Amino acid sequence: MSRILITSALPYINGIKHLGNLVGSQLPADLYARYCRARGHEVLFLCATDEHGTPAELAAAKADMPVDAYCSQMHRTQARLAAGFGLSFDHFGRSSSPQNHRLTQYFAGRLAENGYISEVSEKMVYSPADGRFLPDRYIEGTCPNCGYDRARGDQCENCTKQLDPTDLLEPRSAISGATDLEVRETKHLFLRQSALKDDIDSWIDSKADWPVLTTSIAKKWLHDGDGLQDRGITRDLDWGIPVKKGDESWPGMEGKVFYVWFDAPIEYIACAAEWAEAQGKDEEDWWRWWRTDAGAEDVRYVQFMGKDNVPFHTLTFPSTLIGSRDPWKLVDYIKSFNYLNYDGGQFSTSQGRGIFQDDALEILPADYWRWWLLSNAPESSDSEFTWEKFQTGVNKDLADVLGNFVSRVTKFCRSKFGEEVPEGGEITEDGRRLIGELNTRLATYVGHMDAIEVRKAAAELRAIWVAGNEFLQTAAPWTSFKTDPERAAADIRLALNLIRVYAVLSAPFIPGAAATLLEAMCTDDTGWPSDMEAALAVLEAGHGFSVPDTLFAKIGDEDREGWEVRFAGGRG
RNA sequence: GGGCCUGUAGCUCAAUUGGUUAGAGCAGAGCGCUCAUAACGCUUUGGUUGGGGGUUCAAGUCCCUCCGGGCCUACCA
Repeated sequence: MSRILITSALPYINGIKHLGNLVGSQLPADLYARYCRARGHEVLFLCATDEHGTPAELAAAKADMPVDAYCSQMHRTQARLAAGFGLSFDHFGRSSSPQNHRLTQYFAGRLAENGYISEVSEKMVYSPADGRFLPDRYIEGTCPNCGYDRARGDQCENCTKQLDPTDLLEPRSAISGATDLEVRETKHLFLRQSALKDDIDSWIDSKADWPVLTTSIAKKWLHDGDGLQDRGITRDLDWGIPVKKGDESWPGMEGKVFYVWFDAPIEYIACAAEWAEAQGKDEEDWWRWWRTDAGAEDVRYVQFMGKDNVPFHTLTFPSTLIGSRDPWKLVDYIKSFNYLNYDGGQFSTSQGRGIFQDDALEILPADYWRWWLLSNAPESSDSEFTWEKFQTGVNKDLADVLGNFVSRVTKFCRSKFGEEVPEGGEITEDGRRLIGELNTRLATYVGHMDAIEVRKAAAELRAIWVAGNEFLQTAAPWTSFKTDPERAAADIRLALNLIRVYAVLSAPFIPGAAATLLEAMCTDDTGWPSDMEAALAVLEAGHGFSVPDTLFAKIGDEDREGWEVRFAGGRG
């Protein structure tokens, strides 16, 4: 048994997330967390909402709410939806927590003490009408290159030319439309990543087992052009963590806050502190997960995220931790994902395009979504959701292969032997063959799960389900029952036990159905099988069970067509 | 412009990192079974691995080139 720290990328607070967000971080993280717990490891699985920054302010303004109240409300909504999808966080925290305020200010102070913070004066665009400095992308104007009149201050979407906000002709605020923009001088703190480049570089080089997607993005930023650049970590905003040097004020930085990408990863640590407090534990209880001088040297830390988050997790956050010169635990493995597209285009929160978490749970149980999304996770490249693929995938895998297996075994037993595990006979030759195959497949499944190869693990689990149907077909207890009932009893005893084993092996993917199966088999034995013959003898002759209701109802063509129409347009 | 990823059966993906005859699922065809959610099992059709060139005893895999798709490029997160 070992100790495994798992974090999922933090969902941003400005609305309900879509399925693309879910499959890229929280869902695979939950799969791995559930698997690790099932294998008997000690797991701390953390996630939180990422609440600071301009988009949160704008979303709150749109909802006509104070930003802190908006964030509290949206946090509760996201927590409810996460629970609905069965995400088994040990704690679902908030980047706006007091713990994160303290830690973020602490890290800034340590980095300053160690010479990794510089102060830089910049000229930024200020909008008197909005009463705020405007980020580049919130300034619109006419592109000097192509004449497009809705070019953004960072880039023209029409001709893709990269711009400086001062390049724009007739610039205006994208928030209010105000045109009385001025350029003002403002001072900001920069994290001196350039001074930590060699540390980061050799650390990345030591991670030969990481996915190419992860290391290639990191190396690109490390080596491209002039190498790793310093990064601004403060902003002229109201909503955020006030800039402080530990407990002390920071002269010249009054009224400024830390940039979200500085405080958000620190919330991974602060979230452990929130967890400890919520559990009535002490500082040492979470330090043993995060401080290598307090027990975390034997922790394996795994992060899950979409590819857009990789630079911050491979460069900025490690720079923060290393630059503190404290013994904080660094990540051991980063699992990154590509994007899930929706029916020929991207999921989009801002355009309301695709399927959102609340809608998804309204039309189908979480297991349907979990299974399809995980078994089609965008690991090697972007993947695509279509209703037709979703329908056939779910119907074949869950209803036909797994659900129908459970149904045929339990109903056959009930009609021939009654609702208890039948006695008599010895394991048959067909049974021996099944046990042999399952031992092989279990080893493959475990290998893929350990390596966090999500799609391959799902394919192997499906093959394990198929093996049950093959066994029934060859053993044909409905035939042997007529001439050799003891043989039929032995085969059905094995098949009933197989249902329990399926529940245990499948639980990380489909926890709801797994719980239903265990309940139907009247057992709470969730022991991970090490030897299949032993695992398939847990339910002994005479053990009662019940025939469960249809495990997975099929998605009909009418359902699919209705959803296709309903989710075709944006939802505003 | 620069960089990274990607292109394999009608569709979605594998292929132990250069090693026998490129494999699965879905879809299609045929057969079998009748316990079961019209479910299950078996067999089977289907490939010049995007095009071209090169290295090698051997290339889906390495190199060059062309074509297509995606992502990133530092103030959206």
